[in-house]
This record gives sequence, C-alpha cells and structure tokens, in this order.
Amino acid sequence: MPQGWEAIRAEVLARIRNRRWPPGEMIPTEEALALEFDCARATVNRALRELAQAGVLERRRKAGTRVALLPVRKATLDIPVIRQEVQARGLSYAFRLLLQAIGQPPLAVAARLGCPADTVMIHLQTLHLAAGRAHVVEDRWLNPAAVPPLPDFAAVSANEWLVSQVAFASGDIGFFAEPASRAEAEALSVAEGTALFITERCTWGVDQSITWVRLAHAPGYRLQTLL
Amino acid sequence: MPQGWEAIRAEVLARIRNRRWPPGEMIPTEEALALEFDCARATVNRALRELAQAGVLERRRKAGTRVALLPVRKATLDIPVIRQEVQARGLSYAFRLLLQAIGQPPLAVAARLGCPADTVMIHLQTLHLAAGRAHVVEDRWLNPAAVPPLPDFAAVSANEWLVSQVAFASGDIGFFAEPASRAEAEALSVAEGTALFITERCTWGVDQSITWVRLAHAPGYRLQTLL
DNA sequence: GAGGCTAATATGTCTGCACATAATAACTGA
DNA sequence: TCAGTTATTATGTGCAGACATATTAGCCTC
Repeated sequence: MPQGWEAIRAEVLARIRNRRWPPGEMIPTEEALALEFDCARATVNRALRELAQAGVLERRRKAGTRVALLPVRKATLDIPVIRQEVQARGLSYAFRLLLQAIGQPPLAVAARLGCPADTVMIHLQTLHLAAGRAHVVEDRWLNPAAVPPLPDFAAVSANEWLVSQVAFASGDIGFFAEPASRAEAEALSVAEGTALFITERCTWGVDQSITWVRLAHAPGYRLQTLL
Repeated sequence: MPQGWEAIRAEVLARIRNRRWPPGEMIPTEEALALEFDCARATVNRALRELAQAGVLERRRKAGTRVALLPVRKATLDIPVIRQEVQARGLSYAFRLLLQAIGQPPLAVAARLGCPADTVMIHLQTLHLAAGRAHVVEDRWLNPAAVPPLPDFAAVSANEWLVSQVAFASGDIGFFAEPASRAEAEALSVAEGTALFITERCTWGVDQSITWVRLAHAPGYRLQTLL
C-alpha cells in the first residue's frame, strides 16, 4: 500500500507503464483512489496533478482523468548563467569583452524585440572562455531605457549582470543550427561555415523590451537533459 | 489583497521583480505571509512551492525561503510526435521508410544504450516530410526484446508507434549542431556539410534499453519556447 | 576554541471537511 | 426532434489543525 503522495504518483505511473491503465483509458476518480490507497483525496489530487503537469495524464473537470493518448513528453531545460555552466563542468571560466558600442540594432533585432527601428541601443560582444578555450560568442543588444546604470562590462559579464540585476516579465528562447559567420568563426577559432549551435533569446519588461542576445556555441557543445 | 494561490504567487513575484525583496534576500515565513494575505498557510505554501519549482525562490527547511541569487531560468520544451508538430503548423505530413534492417548497432550507440556491443537490433531510417518537403531524417536503433510484435513501419512511423505503444522508465535527450553527413545531405536534399540541428534521444525500460534515435532537422528548423 | 548533543523552527506533508467551477448528462417544453 | 435549461458530478481550491523532517543555533563539555 503506497503512502505519501510520491508513492501514489509512483504507483499510478507504474499502472500506466504496465498498461493496467492503457493510453486513452479513464482512470478511477480521486475519491475512489483515495479509498483504495486509504488516504485523503487531497493527497491523490497532489499526485495526479503532478502527473498531469508532466503530460502523462489529462484531466478535465467533471469528465475525469484519462491516460494521455500520445504523451507529449515535456523536457525541462535549465538555462544557467554561462559562468555557472562552465564551472559546473569543473572548468575554469573567463570572458573577454570584444565590443561595446552604441547604435541602432539590425532591423531583424528591432522587429523581434518589437521596438522602433531607430531605437538607440547598446551593442555588446563578449567571448566566453572555458578552460582558456573559446566556448561561446555572445552578441547582445540592450535597451538602455530598461536597465539601471551600466557597470563596467569588462569586469562583469553582461550575461551575468543582467540576470541578477534586471527582472523580466516575459521572454522566449530558440535553438537552431547555423554556419559560422566570419566574425563568429574568428572569435571561436574555427573555419567559416562550421556548424554552430545557436541560442537566441529575447526578454521584455512589463512595457518595454530589455534585450536580445544570440549565443554561438563552439563545436562540440551539447544541450542535454533528462526526460 | 490577493486571494487564491495564483494571486499570491503573482504578488510575491511582483515583490521580487520590483526589488522589494531583492535577490538573495530572505522573505517572510509562510506563517507570516498567511497572516498578511489573510489565508491558510497551505495556500501560501502552494504559491511559494510553485515559485521554487520555477527557480525563482530557494527553500530549505528551517532555513526559510530566499529569493534566488542567480535565478536559474527553466524552460519547458514539448517533445511532440513529429506528425503532430508538422500538422500543428498547418502543414501536411507524410513519411517514407528509407531502410529497415537487422544488425548490430555502431559501438557508440550500443555504449550509449548500455547494452552489449553484439546485441542484434532493428535499424530504421525514416524521412519525415512537411508539405511535401524533407523535414527530418530519423535514424533509429530499436531493441526487439523491449517491444511488442512490430507493425509495418511503412504504414506507421516508428516515431509515433513507439510513443503510443512502448512505455519507458527513463530517458535523456540532447541537442547539438553538426554538419550533414553524406546520407543526411542526400535525404534532405542539401549540400554535404550543411549545418544541421540534431536531436538525439535514448530511452530505457525498467531493466533494458529500448531505443536510440537521432533526428537530423532540415535547415531552418528552430526549437522555440517561452521562458 | 573544537566537537558533539539538544532544542527550536520553517518548511513538507497529510487529513477531513467545505465550497467553487466547469462540463457533462438528464430533463423539459415547444 | 431539438434546443435550452437544470441537475449532477469530478476536479480545483481553500481552511484549520496536526505531525514529520531537515537544519540551524545554541549550549555544554572537554
């Protein structure tokens, strides 16, 4: 007899996995399960809620709970600060500010951030090093109106400063592959056109855009997570 | 005065965002917040638990709750069946079975799955089409001992059949960029060496490996999610 | 001081109950 | 028969209280 909501979650998951409750099937009500497991309905609710959040169950009021037909697996990615990511692998971290300038961003960037094309922004390029070798090139456009007075970006990386200093309301992130541009190739010491893993991120405050950033990872980089 | 755990979550988040509770700071105890918000401690608990799960708060028994110093952003990716992903974009879906064979997998694949190098597995290669154009090349090794009798993979894509027919206990997924191999280039109708976005996935049952799969996405593919 | 025991405390979980909410099922009348 | 209304029902949320558990802070001994 399972006890505790985690045990109940495990038991329910086991019944799904061994097909006692096959995909698409309705499972008993919370009340019935509470009776079977001899616990409060709230406990069953907690367990089933977690499974629904993981995409294993589908729940609807009144209709009840069913095993998901095509379980949409959900993977959770951690998006750490680059320094943490490098140091977590036991490598030493360093960075070099390649460029700090002021100007109008490319149209694509302004459009993506949803701000006027003639907005003047801060342009930063930073090279992040892991164990002394080029790891990531960061290309960033930053809306000066959205952030507090700037620090010295040669002393603190924009990547890290923003995360700890500027709260954002919403954002999105995309991953794709692209051949290395000439500048990226040079910064990463690879041949132009090399396949690079790119991360592109936009963040917005409540009523204004904050920053757009593109991270070009050195070959061999792999974004990995458990299912 | 907020009411309901979602309102409390929003209020707490607002206080963090506007720096009334700055990063690293301890926030009041659940009991104190329950008093302030005039609700039960369980309600506050629910709100804070969700924020902790999102990486915004760090909680430890007895020590209390503090605002995360470097909020590890967590992004949740949906890993849908390819057919669903294509159709969700309003494109027609089709697939072609390129290869079905039996043999020993490459050493790297066997090692990654953690099974003996001489295990005989099923090798499948499938081309997935979106709106009639090459979208993804799927290269899969499947452990026949782990799955029920096989269907006709020319009629049902392995990608979809597995998800709905075979339960797995654990798995991992990785993303990276790689130049197109000759075979991939041919299947996707691109030049050899083109930068491709690769998804690689392993899944295991309770006591045996199930499958290893590598998806090579056509140029332009972008894995996107909200933060 | 250093090391180890003890008490205090914030969070984690559970219970039993209540009411809210959404969605289906049953019923009703034209 | 069908549209519209009402009743039913499973989940969603809330409350108050209790005990469990992990950790810290303080104390005590050496």
